[in-house]
Amino acid sequence: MSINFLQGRWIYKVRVRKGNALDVTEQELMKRAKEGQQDALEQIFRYHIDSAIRLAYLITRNWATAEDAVQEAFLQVFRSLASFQDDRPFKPWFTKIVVNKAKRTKDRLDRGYLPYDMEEVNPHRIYSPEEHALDKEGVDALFQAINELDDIHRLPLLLKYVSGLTEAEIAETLGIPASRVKSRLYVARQRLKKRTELEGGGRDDDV
DNA sequence: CGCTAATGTTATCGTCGTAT
DNA sequence: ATACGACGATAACATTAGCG
Repeated sequence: MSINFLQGRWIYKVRVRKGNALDVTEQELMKRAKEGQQDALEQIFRYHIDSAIRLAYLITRNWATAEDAVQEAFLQVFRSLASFQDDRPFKPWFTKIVVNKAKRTKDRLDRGYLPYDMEEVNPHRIYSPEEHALDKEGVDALFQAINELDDIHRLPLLLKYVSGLTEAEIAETLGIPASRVKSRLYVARQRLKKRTELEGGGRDDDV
């Protein structure tokens, strides 16, 4: 079976055509993908790629390796198509794969197997609609504060506000009870609020 | 407008680390 | 050994948003 649209730097070709709304459900597209319709899978990828890269970046803190992690995640999706249950939502399943790939990549970064450039220029700096509501300085300060959270509290926050997962989907993605997700989100928000208040002189940033 | 699901907040309890 | 505080998990309740 050919996977030519996944080869080379396809990821960039997909990105420039981003933003297409899906006109059929993801379950339907996954069903078609399982039947061998590559354009169905590509349509799903195109729909999710930006949020996937942003999520991977916020885990790895490195754009180049975020891209690698997402590309690996897409390959993993392709390899695992057969194991995907048709009645399950695609996004939590896919997000779980992205998180795992990004974590693995981050481990390699932390161990020094990969170069770590915190000052790199972001080649994918596309603010989400929410980000447009804030000035760049505010967004950077917010991401800085998020980055300083521990993984336990940061991940649920990223999955909710970057990937747009519901609490139930986050629970499924992370394999923890929904009540724990709720608690971690609350604690994370409290810490962010505290930090942004400290840094912003009491400015009331909504999270 | 009322119902329901999703989300946010709070109180309480358990666990773990640390100081004495 | 134990008292204490910090922190996280859980459950219950409150609030909000979406929908018919």
